[in-house]
Amino acid sequence: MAEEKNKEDLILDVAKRVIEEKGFYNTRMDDIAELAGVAKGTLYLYFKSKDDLFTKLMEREYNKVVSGLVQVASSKDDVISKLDAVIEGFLKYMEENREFFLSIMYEAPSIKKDNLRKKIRENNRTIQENLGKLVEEGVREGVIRDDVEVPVIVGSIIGTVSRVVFYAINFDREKSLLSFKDSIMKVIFSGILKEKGGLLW
Amino acid sequence: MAEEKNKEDLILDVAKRVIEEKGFYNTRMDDIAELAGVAKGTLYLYFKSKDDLFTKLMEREYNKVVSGLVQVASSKDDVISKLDAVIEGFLKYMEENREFFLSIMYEAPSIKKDNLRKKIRENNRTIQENLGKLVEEGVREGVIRDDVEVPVIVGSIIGTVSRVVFYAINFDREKSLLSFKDSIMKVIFSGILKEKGGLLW
Amino acid sequence: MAEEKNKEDLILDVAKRVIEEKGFYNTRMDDIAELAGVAKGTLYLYFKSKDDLFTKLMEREYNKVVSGLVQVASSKDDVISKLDAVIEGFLKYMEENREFFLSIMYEAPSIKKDNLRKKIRENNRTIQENLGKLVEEGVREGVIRDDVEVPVIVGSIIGTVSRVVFYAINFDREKSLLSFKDSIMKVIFSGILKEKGGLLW
Amino acid sequence: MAEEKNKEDLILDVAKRVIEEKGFYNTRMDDIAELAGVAKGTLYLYFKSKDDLFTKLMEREYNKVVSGLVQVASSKDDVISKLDAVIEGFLKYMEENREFFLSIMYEAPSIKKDNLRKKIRENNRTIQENLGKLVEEGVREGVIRDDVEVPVIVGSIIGTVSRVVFYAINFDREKSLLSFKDSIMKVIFSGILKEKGGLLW
DNA sequence: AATGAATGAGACTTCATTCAT
DNA sequence: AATGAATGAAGTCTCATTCAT
Repeated sequence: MAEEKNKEDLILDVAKRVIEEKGFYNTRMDDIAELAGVAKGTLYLYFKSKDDLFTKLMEREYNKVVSGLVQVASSKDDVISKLDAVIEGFLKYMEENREFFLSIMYEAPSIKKDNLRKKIRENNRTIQENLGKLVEEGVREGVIRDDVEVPVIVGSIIGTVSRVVFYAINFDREKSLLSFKDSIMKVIFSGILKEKGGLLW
Repeated sequence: MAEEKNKEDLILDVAKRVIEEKGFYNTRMDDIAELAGVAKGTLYLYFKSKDDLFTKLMEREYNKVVSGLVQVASSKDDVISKLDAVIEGFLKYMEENREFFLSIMYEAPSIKKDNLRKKIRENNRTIQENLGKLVEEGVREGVIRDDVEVPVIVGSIIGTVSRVVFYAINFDREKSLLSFKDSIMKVIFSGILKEKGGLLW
Repeated sequence: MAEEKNKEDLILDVAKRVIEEKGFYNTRMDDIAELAGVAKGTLYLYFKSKDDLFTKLMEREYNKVVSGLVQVASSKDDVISKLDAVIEGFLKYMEENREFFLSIMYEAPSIKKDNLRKKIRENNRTIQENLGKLVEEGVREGVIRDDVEVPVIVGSIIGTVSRVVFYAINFDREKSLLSFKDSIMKVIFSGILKEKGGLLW
Repeated sequence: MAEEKNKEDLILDVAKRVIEEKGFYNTRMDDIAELAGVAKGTLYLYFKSKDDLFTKLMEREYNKVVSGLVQVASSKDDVISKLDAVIEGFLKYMEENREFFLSIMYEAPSIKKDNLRKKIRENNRTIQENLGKLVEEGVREGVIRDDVEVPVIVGSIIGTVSRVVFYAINFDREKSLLSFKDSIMKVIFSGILKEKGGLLW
């Protein structure tokens, strides 16, 4: 099975693992080649450069998250359920990708090479906008508060989740991220919903 | 006046500016020297190594934020006012330090060198803990909700603010961060306070 | 043939030649790379650092001398013949390695890096001890004088040879070292043997 | 008293001490200035360059030894007594100057800078020649053997003493050098004298 | 005479990329 | 397609020397 996987994906998988361990800037092409069990030169058969490899990795991972979130969201009918599903999906992805996600989310934006940088910014924007649209829908439907800017609501969602993940990674590695899910939901929804009387949150 | 400033501080100021522009990993000693208008060797009169320079910079900046926040918090009587002051102080510091703060907060943790890494983690923990204590106080006083873990509440505060800052830096550079203050407050406090009926938020 | 030689040995050979010419402290990695006809980076494929390269060179050269001397000594039966063979072997090695040997013997001990320093001292001790054992054997057999400390006898052997080599290198480069062999033998043996009446020396 | 000493000599004294500790190549102008209690710039008031300082130091130390040896030699009548006095004087100087002497004797010749190198070689030659003259005198008088070249005899004297000193410094620091004096004498004189029947040695 | 902050050439080392096999 | 030895630009750091005070 694993053998079936094409080599490009294998290399990206390995790169991801190395980045998780060493961070973006400390990941060497050597490290990737060694862990992938291929020669350094081989990397260049599949990727034009380190930058290209990293860019493709970004793209793949973002797509994985985003398409996953889009899917779980579209399987629900109302905005609240969609948001709930998105946050849960986000945490699940995080659970499996911990350090890596923080790397691409925060370390990566400061990367020098323009291509990579642009791609990452683009991806970040995609997430921001997708979530933004969902929020706007909620505002139109009257379930999400309309007295604050949409980016602040999106910020509350992404920020709270990210920071709790950051906390868990750095200061409480034992705990499962999902164990925080309910609390995170409570806090986020209390913060962004319009009607708060006698509801779930 | 500016001339009076000691050279160590001048170099740190310059380093901060360069980091803001290029990110941690792309900042060269050469860059700092050039912008500071001194020779490369001069940097090594004031700092033992690049690592040392960066570590000292972290320390200075964290101290600046933390001591500022501690001060504004202690000037208030109740927890709500303290939190309000802390968030406002945080945004104000951000307003002036935009990229840099995100760099030290998120890019920096993935740094290789142990000294620097340890220092940053330590500082992050200090912030987490200080805010945690404030939150616990609020819980004891009955103003902050007690049905979720403290780190989630802290995460909501730091995360929301950070992500809105991140948004503003990356996608809406024109807007003042402080213009988001009221909205951020509304969302955060709605999310974390116990009594939500008929209050400020 | 020369082409067959592995690159590590090639680099060490070159390093040795450069050291002979410039001395330990003035030998740059650049010099070695250039003379070896490889890029600077290549040196680091074979040696972890300059220190490592130098240490390995020491080791190789010492082993060459010591194993050579051990071999010629063991091919003889009596102590006198062994010493004779050792001194001749020593001079022959010197003949081919002139400056280099003095470098590793005397300049090297003052080297800063601990690894290298330790290795050199160790090697020096090995020579001292091996020769010491031979001398002790001679003392037991009654051919070497027993009224002076062994280190003084060893010192006479190594010292006389070394200093004549030093003299030849510095003040009389035309002359073959081996042309001094008989004289050196006469002086050393007259100095250290027990019975001096009517003998060879 | 110490105050009376001119600063040039003070600096040279300090330089000598630092060289003993760190070796030639690891002695920094900084080290000398600090230990001498003067500013770095001050060194350059008294010496044109590091090279100049080292050269002057060589000169002073060589003169000290040589003039000392010349003096003790001239106070004796016969060649044997002169040699005896010279060797004893040599060991006494060594006793007080251990590492330093080996530094200037063996590490120093490989120094790059031409001025310094030339000076050291010159000094070495002076010693070689002075001792050579004494030996020639002994040969003419019939007390020193005439069947070997003079440099070999000189080599035996300088070499044996130097190597025993080297041994003592590196492998037996506890012992006084002078305690080896008699043994050294015995071995050297047995090696170089013409008549060995029933003499002192 | 004395200072010591500042300089900058030059050394070591890393690592993305190439290319002959 | 695959290899991995080789490359060399670019980075960090050292230290003899200078010069304004």
